[in-house]
Amino acid sequence: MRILLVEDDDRLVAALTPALLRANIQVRRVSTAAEALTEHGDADLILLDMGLPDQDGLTVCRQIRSASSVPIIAVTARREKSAVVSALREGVDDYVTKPFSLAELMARIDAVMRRFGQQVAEPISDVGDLRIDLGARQAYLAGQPLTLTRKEFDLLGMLVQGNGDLVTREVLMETIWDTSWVGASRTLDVHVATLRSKLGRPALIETVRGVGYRLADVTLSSQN
Amino acid sequence: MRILLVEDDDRLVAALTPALLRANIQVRRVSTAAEALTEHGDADLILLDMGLPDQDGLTVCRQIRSASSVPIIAVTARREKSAVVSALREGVDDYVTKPFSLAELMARIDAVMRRFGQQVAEPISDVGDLRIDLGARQAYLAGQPLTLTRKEFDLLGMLVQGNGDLVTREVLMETIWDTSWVGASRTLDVHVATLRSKLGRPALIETVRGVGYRLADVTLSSQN
DNA sequence: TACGGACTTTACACAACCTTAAGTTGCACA
DNA sequence: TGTGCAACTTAAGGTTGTGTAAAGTCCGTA
Repeated sequence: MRILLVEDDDRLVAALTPALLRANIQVRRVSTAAEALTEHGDADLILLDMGLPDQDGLTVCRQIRSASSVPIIAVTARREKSAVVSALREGVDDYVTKPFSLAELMARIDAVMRRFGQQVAEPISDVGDLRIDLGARQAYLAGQPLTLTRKEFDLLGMLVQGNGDLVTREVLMETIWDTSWVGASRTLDVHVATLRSKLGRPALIETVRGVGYRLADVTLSSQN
Repeated sequence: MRILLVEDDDRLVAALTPALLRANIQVRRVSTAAEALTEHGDADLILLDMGLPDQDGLTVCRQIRSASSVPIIAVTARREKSAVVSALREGVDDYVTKPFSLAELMARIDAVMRRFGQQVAEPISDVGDLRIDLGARQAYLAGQPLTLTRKEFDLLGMLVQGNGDLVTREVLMETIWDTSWVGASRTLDVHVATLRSKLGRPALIETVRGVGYRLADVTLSSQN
């Protein structure tokens, strides 16, 4: 699948691109609204920065919509809540607010593509009687929906995507907290603790001392 | 697979190269940023020292990224935590902090290459009824998961990667303990002992008196 | 402006882990 | 078959990492 990245912030683009490529998504990047309007032809999804220097995001949005129904995810600065409402009116399908985590963006891309009948990746994972819907950012325990906060879900999502493999504290800090300051605070531990208690089955998240965490190998232990 | 080593420290290169070659990885080494930019053409992965004398690591990184999406692992000194964050933004896929163990580096190379859909080596090794999953940092004995500590798993991992070949005490001390002070303490012996007892089959780890250890050739002995 | 929820920080206890030390065993060579 | 050296064993500290409660901060909402 192909994404058109309309974004003038080089650093953001640089942060996003590898992750998208990794998810088997082709990326074409343009920095201006003018280019966006001519280049969106063969994209499956557009990630559109609403704060472009050369033109108002809403206008760009409207113009794209008049030519095509390609899904659009808007990227907005924290303040512009009102802009988001207008954007949704103009046919934007979803939006993310800066700063956002990679996990969040991927989840939203997944969700939007699913809505449009395409699929980026298998969005639902089951681990024992725990079901995680990465697209909807919703987890279920024995059929009952869980109310997880953003960080809690990010954390669970990372562990689920790790698929039983170890996920290091370092990686978790980098992807969820955007910092490599590991060991300086107990933040991660605290979130692991709350997540464990919400999941009801603390042993599901295994601690690998000095390294990180991983989901317990339920398939094995449950069969014995 | 081919790795471009961009590193000016001869001793580090000398320490790394044999291990990489052993893992069936071709190594090309350059010492300057300038060379890195012209030579990265056919590399499958770049190991990039961020503290090169001739140019800022971040800049090099950005320049490589602008030309190619080849995976990059940054090598940084302990202090430069903030540089790491910037580096990740510039599209670095992972990083290691000096000093690092060989085991750590190999794990990260594996992880990155796996993310990019390539595989360095089969991450799961079987030795008799012992299964070692280097990615998950998990070992199984007759299907049952073992709980190994960090040093124990590092040790087992080194021996497994040695593939039945002798692994010297010196190499073990250097890669797992980051010291070449061999013979000064019995630490290694103690860990070998606990590992042997956890593995249940002490003879699996053979002592080569005065030199080191190696995994017993189970394929032979188990068939008799 | 006050409230509430999400998130982070702090401080401390505890458990896991690692290392050291010292005595014992066992191999290799004369 | 004794001697010396290397490796093994065991248990006792010492160190480090993690869990957790509680207080604090931030931010959005009413």
